[in-house]
Amino acid sequence: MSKRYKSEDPLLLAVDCIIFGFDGNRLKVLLTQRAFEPLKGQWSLLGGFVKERESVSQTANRVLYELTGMHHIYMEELSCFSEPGRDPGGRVVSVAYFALIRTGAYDDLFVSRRGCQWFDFTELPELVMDHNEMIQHALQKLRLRAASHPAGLELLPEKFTLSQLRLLYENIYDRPMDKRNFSRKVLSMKILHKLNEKETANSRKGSYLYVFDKQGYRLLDKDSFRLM
Amino acid sequence: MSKRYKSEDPLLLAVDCIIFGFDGNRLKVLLTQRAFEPLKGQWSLLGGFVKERESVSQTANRVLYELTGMHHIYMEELSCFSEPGRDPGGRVVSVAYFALIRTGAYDDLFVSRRGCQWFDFTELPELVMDHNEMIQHALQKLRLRAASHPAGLELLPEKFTLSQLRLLYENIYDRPMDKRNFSRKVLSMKILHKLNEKETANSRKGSYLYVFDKQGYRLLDKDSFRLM
DNA sequence: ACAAAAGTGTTGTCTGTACACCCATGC
DNA sequence: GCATGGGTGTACAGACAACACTTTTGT
Repeated sequence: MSKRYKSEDPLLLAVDCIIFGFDGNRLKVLLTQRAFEPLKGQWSLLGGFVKERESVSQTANRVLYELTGMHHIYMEELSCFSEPGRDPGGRVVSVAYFALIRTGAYDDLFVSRRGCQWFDFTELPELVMDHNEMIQHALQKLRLRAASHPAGLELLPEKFTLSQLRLLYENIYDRPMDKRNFSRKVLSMKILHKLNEKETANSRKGSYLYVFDKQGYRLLDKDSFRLM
Repeated sequence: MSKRYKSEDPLLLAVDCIIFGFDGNRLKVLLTQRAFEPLKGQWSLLGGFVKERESVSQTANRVLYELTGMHHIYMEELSCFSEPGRDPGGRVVSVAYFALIRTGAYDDLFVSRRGCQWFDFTELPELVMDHNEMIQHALQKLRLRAASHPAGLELLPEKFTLSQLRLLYENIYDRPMDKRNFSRKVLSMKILHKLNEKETANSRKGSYLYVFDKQGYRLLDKDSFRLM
């Protein structure tokens, strides 16, 4: 493992993923029941160990791929959790990652495997080790990101209504937002493209669907982007 | 090391510190010449390995204490650098930390030890491994932090003038700032206390010294704090 | 008297926020 | 015809950016 640094202390490095999803109504977190000892059967984030020939982000991608079959999931490193003794199974430092995925198409797939389940993030169970703390950090980071990026677009389906987007932001920030002001602000950024299609599932009148405008996003001045 | 996870791959975990300082004129980074093989003698960030019974932040604090004799240095985790092969000495994942310290009193101490030296952050030498990249990340993070915290106060001496504070921010953001607007904004936050003392080193007229007002800072609404 | 940095106010523009009514449709 | 969510505009307040002259004092 180490050619030179023979007198140093080796340890195991793991990745734990806080996976956020949005079911159109509430912000959710995907949890699993640990499949191995110690703490087998308890609720836990999804994770895995970093292998010899793998970067930490590759580990995170692998863990998510093994679970969801999806590549190219949006992911971001949060921070290390490294208290000695945090893992009863040994000296393990864990790097927390947060990930944003579109639910819906994949929902069944998840739930059918390994006891995975979506939890409303206001009603989380007790998790193993420091995983509850990781989720709190992740929520802070999600708020930061959503303020300066159109984070909704990673959580929503390809076509979505402004109400859905607003509802998502209300969930993330846990406060109501004025729909007129919200629409005006989002639309003024010119990163959405209005379709000639309406979503009629939630209202009699029907509301217009939008898609993310990648071109408009590229032209946007990222530094002055501030949605919240 | 590991009681349970016997089939996983162990590795070494290290911490590298990006140490920012401000000499009253330019923003600086502290570098050292590596004292051991491999890459001995080349310019490098200050770092150390995480020990068996140590959290990552404890390692960062230890590294800084061994070098500076200072405790309670402001520090923040940046991110992991984990490409396999990044360190020719073995499989080492490094956690980058950035730290803000007051130069001046400690300057001589640093420089006299182990070939440490302050570098203007616009004139950095070629560093070992991915350390140049770490510094670029650190600068981004410093800008983020300075926008939402009075970051100057960790880099400046206890008593300072508004010109010094503004000069620091101009360095961090690499752009000129209007002194009237800057003063008004900083003073409106009520986190500075004006002294009846003047600093006359830099001007004939002399400029008032200020100290950080901890009380005012506690009362401040942190969410609406936005200096940049 | 002059050079060098300190200190100080006003104005116009922009951004954010609060707020209420009509519209289209399915039942 | 009525209930439901969708869509739209205005007005006020606060924040921000641009801008220039006077003060102090060491030489």
